[in-house]
Parts: sequence; C-alpha cells; structure tokens
Amino acid sequence: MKYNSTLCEALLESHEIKPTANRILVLRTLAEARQPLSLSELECEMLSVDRSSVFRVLTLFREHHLVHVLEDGSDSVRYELCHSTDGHEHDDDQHVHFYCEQCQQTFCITDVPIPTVSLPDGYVLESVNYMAKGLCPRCALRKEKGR
Amino acid sequence: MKYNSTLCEALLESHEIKPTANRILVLRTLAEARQPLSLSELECEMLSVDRSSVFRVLTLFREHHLVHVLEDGSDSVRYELCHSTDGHEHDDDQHVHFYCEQCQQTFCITDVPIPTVSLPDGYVLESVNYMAKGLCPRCALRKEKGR
DNA sequence: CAACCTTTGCAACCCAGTTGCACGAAATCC
DNA sequence: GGATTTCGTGCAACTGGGTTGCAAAGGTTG
Repeated sequence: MKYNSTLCEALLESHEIKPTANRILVLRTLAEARQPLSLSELECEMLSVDRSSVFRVLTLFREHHLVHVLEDGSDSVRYELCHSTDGHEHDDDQHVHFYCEQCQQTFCITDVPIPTVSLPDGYVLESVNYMAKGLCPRCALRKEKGR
Repeated sequence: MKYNSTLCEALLESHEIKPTANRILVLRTLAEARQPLSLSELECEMLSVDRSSVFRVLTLFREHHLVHVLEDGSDSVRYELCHSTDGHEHDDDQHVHFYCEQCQQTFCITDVPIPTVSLPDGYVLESVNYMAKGLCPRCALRKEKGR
C-alpha cells in the first residue's frame, strides 16, 4: 500500500496524534516496510531524525495503539504498524511472525493468525506474541545446496 | 522437584557437560525456581558467582540444549530448564508462557502446549516462542478491587 | 613435577534503549 | 499582534544487560 503524507496525517489524527513532520516520516517508513523494523533500522532509514526522537515517536505510537512491538530474540525489539480495521484499542490482525536465525530477519506471516489458547482461570489476556524460529526459505535453500 | 548435587551432576553429564561447582549451582537454581529466571536474577540468587561466569554457564547450557531462552519483552531474556524426556536436541515440553505487564513476572503455563501453525512452503521451523501477555491472577484481582 | 587445558573473576567494553536539558516552533492567551 | 505557555526536537549523557580480553586459579595428563 502506498502512503502519501495526507493519508498519514489522517491516520495519525484518527489515533489522536498531532501530525508533525517526524511523526509522518516514521509512520510512512513503517508503513512502507514489508517487515517490522527495529529502532536502529528506522534511524538508518531516516538519517535526518535523531535516534531519541524516533524513540519518542514510537513510544507515542505505542500508547495510542498505532504500532505494536514484537520480540524476536535478536535483542532489539521491532515495531510494526497495527492494521486494525476499527482503528483503536485491540488489534484484529495479530499474526504469526518468523525469525530467521541465519539472516536475522523477521518476517510477517500475515495470512496465518495466531492460534488462541485457553489459559487457566484468573489470567487476563491482553495480547500474544507468537514467534516461530528457524530458517527462512532463502536461507534454507542456500544451506541445502552446500552454501 | 528437589535437586540435590548428585542429581545435577548426572543431568549435566547426560548432556555432556563437565560438572563444576558453578554449573551445578546454576543448574540447581534454575531447577528450583518455579519461574524462568533472567541473568540478573540468577546473579542475585548466587552472589558468590560472577555475572560473566553465570553468562558463560548459560551459554554452554544453551549449546547443549539444557536450557532454552524466552523473550517476554521485559528487555532481558529469561532462561528455563528444558524438560525434554529424551534429554537432547528437541524439547518436547514447549509450553505457553504468560508475562504479567503489572508485576513483570513470567509464568509457565506448563499444562498448555504451544499450538502449532502451518507455515508457508520453504520455512524450516526450529522452535516457537508463545508469549501471552496481560495480567496475572494476583494482579488482576488486585486491580479489580480498587488497587 | 612440569606442561597443558579449562574454568573463573575482574575490568573493560558495546550497544540498545532511555532521560535531562535547552533551544526553537507552535498553540494559547490577553 | 505580541507576550506567555506548551509542545516537539536534537544533543549529550547515562543506564543496564549482555559480552569479551586477559590473567590468575584449578584441574588434568604424561
């Protein structure tokens, strides 16, 4: 999906975030990435913006349920746009992610929803992080044929 | 389960790890904890052992499939004993974990196995991290009744 | 016992994430 | 419209988990 500035502004405002230049930029970068990005990756993608600003924008987005974080074990969390259709509070598109232990990339398996489990009494569920790990198709193939 | 030194030594040797004082200590601490522990928690639990030594022991254990790591998003990974019955390579007891966003503890839901998903062609699955998040029973209760 | 390898503690380092502060821009108030 | 407050940002410094280099301690082997 192509995100122009106007679209980004609208999205920000629908989440009650005042659209500033930095915020639009971060949102666009996230939206156009096919994979969840880490703070450092975002930083590299937008050299004009300071690391701490990116961080603060992300924190803001998180509070307003515009992005969610996921831990892939590469000891830097990654950020991904929420694609909830109702726009708020709960994500309805929580899907499985795959972390390649070879190339260290994290892939969205968008068409596989996270299977739910029934927890023991008392637990109040908010969200689920489902991270499958192993080899991505490319690395698996490369490994198979010698290297 | 109660772990005495002899039992620990046997377990270490069955994983082809030479039993040293530190290793036995780390193993016992992990075994007797009802919850996965972080590096820092382990360190506090065993003040006599240096941080880096604990780290190296854990790394060794990981390589020998004696422990596995899990990411709960509290930006420090936690370590948990593998309870595989065959003792090697693949865990057969991978279960769901629950991270309480209030008290920041991670609970093992040992009787709930991780549901499997079918990945697109090409992906080679090694392991899965299933982390449910929300409020643990105690925090949920406390929140419900005012505070 | 001497030569060797392994394990350990200490200190230093790395790096992601985070915070304090001060400046500049934007919104608000006479 | 200008003064005042609030908000957003960049810079620099800090934090804390994780990691590594090195040298001393301990154990092993001939």
